[in-house]
Amino acid sequence: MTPSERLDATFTALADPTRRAILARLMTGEVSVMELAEPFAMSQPAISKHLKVLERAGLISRGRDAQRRPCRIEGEALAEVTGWLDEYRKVWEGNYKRLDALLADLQANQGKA
Amino acid sequence: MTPSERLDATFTALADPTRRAILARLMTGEVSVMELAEPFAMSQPAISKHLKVLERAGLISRGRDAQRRPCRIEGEALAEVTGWLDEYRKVWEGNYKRLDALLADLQANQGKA
DNA sequence: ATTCTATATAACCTTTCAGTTATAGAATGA
DNA sequence: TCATTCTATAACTGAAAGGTTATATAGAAT
Repeated sequence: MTPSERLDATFTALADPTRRAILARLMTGEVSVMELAEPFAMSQPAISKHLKVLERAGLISRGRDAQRRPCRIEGEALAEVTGWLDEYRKVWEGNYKRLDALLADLQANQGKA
Repeated sequence: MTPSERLDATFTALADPTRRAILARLMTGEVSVMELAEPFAMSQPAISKHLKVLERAGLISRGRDAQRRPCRIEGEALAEVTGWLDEYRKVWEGNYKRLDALLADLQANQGKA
């Protein structure tokens, strides 16, 4: 996967509320598929599909415990999107500061031009 | 829109390489629709649709300059997703540190158990 | 061996998405 | 007014997303 494809996969994975809820659940530690499916009004295969999307994005990984395939959160993918977002945040915060300075300037000189 | 719906909209908007490229272009300042469309092998209506998705997510806003509708980046939406991501990063970095400590501990006591 | 549990896969359906072309509308300029 | 430029909308298409049920597979337990 190219970096762009990785961002596609990660943002796509995060764009669904069920998948974000799954990640929230996994913050408490490893959870099996059945346990993950339980709180949702959704079939087990649906959850398995969501897990596949999350795994493809590198947001989770799976282990093996007898028949169970416990899921755990994987942070690298989040680090990548966070890095991407930081670029934009820098620019925006930069603009914000420039705007701030402009407004302060206007206020300081009000009526004088 | 609920907070969850806002996250849906923002992550969905960021999940497309064309839209990310548009945002990258907008980092240099305001750009009109035609100017935005130019580098892409894509029709103008396609770009207008992408802009609508970005606008709906609050990632850009539009102005008015004669017939032109210049786009500019809007940072609030990014701030929201960044905040969301930070929660997960905290947990992951926490796990990472715990794992680190565990490994250090194992190494310090190697062969002694 | 058989059966039970946990998970994955297949086949299908419906809705959404990303693109197209053609056209409409809004502001400018001759 | 009429033509030109910039942008938006409508109607369509093909592909992908998100769900379903039914079934297959892997491992455990009886």
